[in-house]
Amino acid sequence: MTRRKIQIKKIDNTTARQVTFSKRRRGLFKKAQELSTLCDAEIALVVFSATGKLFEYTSSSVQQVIERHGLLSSNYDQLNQPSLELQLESSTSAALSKEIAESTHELRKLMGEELQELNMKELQELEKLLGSGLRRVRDAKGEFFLKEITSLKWKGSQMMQENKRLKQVMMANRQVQTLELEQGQSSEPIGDFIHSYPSQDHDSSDTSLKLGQAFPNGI
Amino acid sequence: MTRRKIQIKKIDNTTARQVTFSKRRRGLFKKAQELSTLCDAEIALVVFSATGKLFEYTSSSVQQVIERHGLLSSNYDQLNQPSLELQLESSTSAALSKEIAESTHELRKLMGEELQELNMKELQELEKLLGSGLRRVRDAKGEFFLKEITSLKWKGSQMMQENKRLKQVMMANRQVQTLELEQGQSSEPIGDFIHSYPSQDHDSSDTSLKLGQAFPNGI
DNA sequence: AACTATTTATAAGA
DNA sequence: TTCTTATAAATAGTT
Repeated sequence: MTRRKIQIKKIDNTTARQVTFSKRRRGLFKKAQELSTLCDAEIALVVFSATGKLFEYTSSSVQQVIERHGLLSSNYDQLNQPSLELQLESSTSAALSKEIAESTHELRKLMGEELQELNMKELQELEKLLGSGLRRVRDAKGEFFLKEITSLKWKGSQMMQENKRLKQVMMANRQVQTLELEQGQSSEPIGDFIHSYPSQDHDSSDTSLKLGQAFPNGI
Repeated sequence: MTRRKIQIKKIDNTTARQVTFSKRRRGLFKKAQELSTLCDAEIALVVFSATGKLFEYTSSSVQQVIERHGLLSSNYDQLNQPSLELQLESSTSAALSKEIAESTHELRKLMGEELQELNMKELQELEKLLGSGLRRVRDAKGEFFLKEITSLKWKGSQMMQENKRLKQVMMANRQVQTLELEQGQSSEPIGDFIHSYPSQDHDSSDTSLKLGQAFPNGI
């Protein structure tokens, strides 16, 4: 807004749009960093250009998190570069350009959803920490995993019970066998096979925990 | 800046800092929205004040995601309000204020980490979609859940095998029993009990899948 | 919350 | 891209 005032609507001319994007992006990031410094605010700013290039700013404490993860930060710079494909975009065929544009669009959509999920989770976390009762918003991905885990645990306890029943039947069989063959001792203890498989108690989740401790790192 | 140029460092005076925060925050959000509109860029901007209040801007396509989730968006406005605790902060005791401040600080740290996780995931997603080979960065949370699921599946298959062994021993017992009592027929079919539990095949994961289909919604 | 003197940001042009 | 510059916009200090 200087040699003339402009309307805030999409700039038609591609070149002019890219120039404006560069200038204004720099201005925006500068303002973000100033606000963060002046007012001790936590800021995260993510910008995708129309060509799918990523730019981001996060205030200091967030950057410290990056630095703490040495391994991550080493990949960070590389990742922050545009992909080779994007760097070469101007020299590719129209078909490939179109393909890349579609990928980019798909990606931006995906990220929008991810960002939204994150925001919801953050709000949920905020409410939890500050003691408010609003917890209805769910993290869809977390819910999916939890469902899977719950389902697997349920299946596990079912099998545990089946094992228990099988062993009871086996014990009964042995007793019947013993009775039929030797005519006596209904209270006789069990045998080698049973000793190699500890008996189950009523709390299947507790048993599941023990199994978990036996394999703390999964696979 | 205007009546005078200022240094970009934290403003000491609390009141002045809050006023500046308000003014500059508005300016920053306006600039973000202008950049998004003018240059067709995707923008996500999240700002936390020093008191833990949340402000955010996300460009149009992201907002569409919000609106698509009708249930989420209805809670959204409520969640976007500061917590009752924060609204009342000025009238609370010094001790409670301190407690809230600590919660807020903890939260902001947490969110910094979450934001970083998200950024890493986004970058990973970007690289995946555009075909680059950089996939070393992992989503810690997703990995945790996957580990849990893998571990549970492993435990499940272990129990499945135990069941199988138990049944084999039972069948053997029955055959021994039958032989001892009646002296014959080793190929006799099994019985009521076995029929109520389908026999296991070698592919325990396949069996696990069947169980999953029996309880598609978990609990 | 409003005002306004200045500083900053930036659109158009080179 | 980068620089220049005329002008619009943002905002620090004040009321």
